Amino acid sequence: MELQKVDGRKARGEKKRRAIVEATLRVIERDGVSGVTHRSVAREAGVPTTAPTYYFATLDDLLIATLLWSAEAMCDDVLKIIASGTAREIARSLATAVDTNRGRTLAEYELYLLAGRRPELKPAARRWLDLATEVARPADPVAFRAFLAAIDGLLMQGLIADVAPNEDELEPIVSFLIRGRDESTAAPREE
Amino acid sequence: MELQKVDGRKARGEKKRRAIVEATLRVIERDGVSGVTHRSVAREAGVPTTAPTYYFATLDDLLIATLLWSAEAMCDDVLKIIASGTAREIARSLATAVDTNRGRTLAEYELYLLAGRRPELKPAARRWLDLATEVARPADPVAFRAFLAAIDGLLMQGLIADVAPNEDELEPIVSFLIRGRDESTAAPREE
DNA sequence: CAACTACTTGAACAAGTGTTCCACAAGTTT
DNA sequence: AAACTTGTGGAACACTTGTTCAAGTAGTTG
Repeated sequence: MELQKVDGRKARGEKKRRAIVEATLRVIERDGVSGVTHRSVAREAGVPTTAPTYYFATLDDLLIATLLWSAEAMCDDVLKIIASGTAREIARSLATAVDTNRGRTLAEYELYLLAGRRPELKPAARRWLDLATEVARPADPVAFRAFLAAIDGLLMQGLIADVAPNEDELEPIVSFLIRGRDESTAAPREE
Repeated sequence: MELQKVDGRKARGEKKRRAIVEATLRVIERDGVSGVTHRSVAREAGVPTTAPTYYFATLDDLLIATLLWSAEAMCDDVLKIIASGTAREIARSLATAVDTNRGRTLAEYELYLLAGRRPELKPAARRWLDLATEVARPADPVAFRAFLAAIDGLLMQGLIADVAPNEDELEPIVSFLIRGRDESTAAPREE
């Protein structure tokens, strides 16, 4: 049981595997899921055409691995903001998501839609919702669900706007949505 | 200027053109945008492979035509409900959209995402939002934008839920969202 | 009937696809 | 050093793709 000494080949293999996944995510951000092919990914990652096939049995597996990994990474970012953020902080994050991180946000919603057709992706797509609900322990579950739904809507609508909405534009909307949140938790229960 | 007599050939042509568009929409509902090829559409429509190419210069044109047409059709349905519906009616429509009309709703959101990458589709994707705002003449624009955003979010999240949310589950959320609407318009301004 | 236009359709092409195969290099163990 | 496992990567295969082409039919007009 020597946990110290790992096979150098496997170590490099895992590294390359991750590099391929990261390259795939970049391709998705740039060209969408439909732009993902063994060859486009290999080119992006700077590896031979057969490398993706070696590490992932099928193209679908590569896609799924990428989206699971992407969702995981996204979760952390989102949660911090939602759980403890003020309306302005949330609005700023949303504005960034549809502007600077536009490609990434688009990719994220391609996951949603893909999950709509592939049940095995559903848990990953739903993860941030479940976590958010768990972390926030909302006093008013109905208002909180409305809030979470509106976040998705604001992001999607921000993606198809002629000019992406900015922080100042989003702030009042976010304020409206979390209106009930802090009021209701004025006397927080410690259980 | 004989507007009466139309070329019988052109008439049939237009009919076939529309049949191809409808077949394309069915393919999107079933297999997603990525499932759309000249051949799959032709098979679905029961026409030879070259028919789609004859009527649409390129596959992209076919896709765009289909999505424009789909968005148009969707608009009418949605508007009636939003503008004059009660919370329960809206909740019922949403529940239907993620259950019975699941495929159609998925297709609609693929338009959204496609519009995110193809500016020429943005107006079509945004159409229902603009129309809804115009028709509703909301007293509280902020609350209304939150409401519209939440609709998108509820639909998308409904698509990735393990079991699609039903009418009763959605009703309180919709109620929460339109809470301010009717109160604010108690004294409607006629200008 | 002849000229013209609009539509029809099968064959074919080049390009790109996912995937397999296999000879080989490199690292690990005995 | 021999046997093994793991990773590498070029060549190739069968297949699907978007699109073109040319020969054809049918409807319209003069």
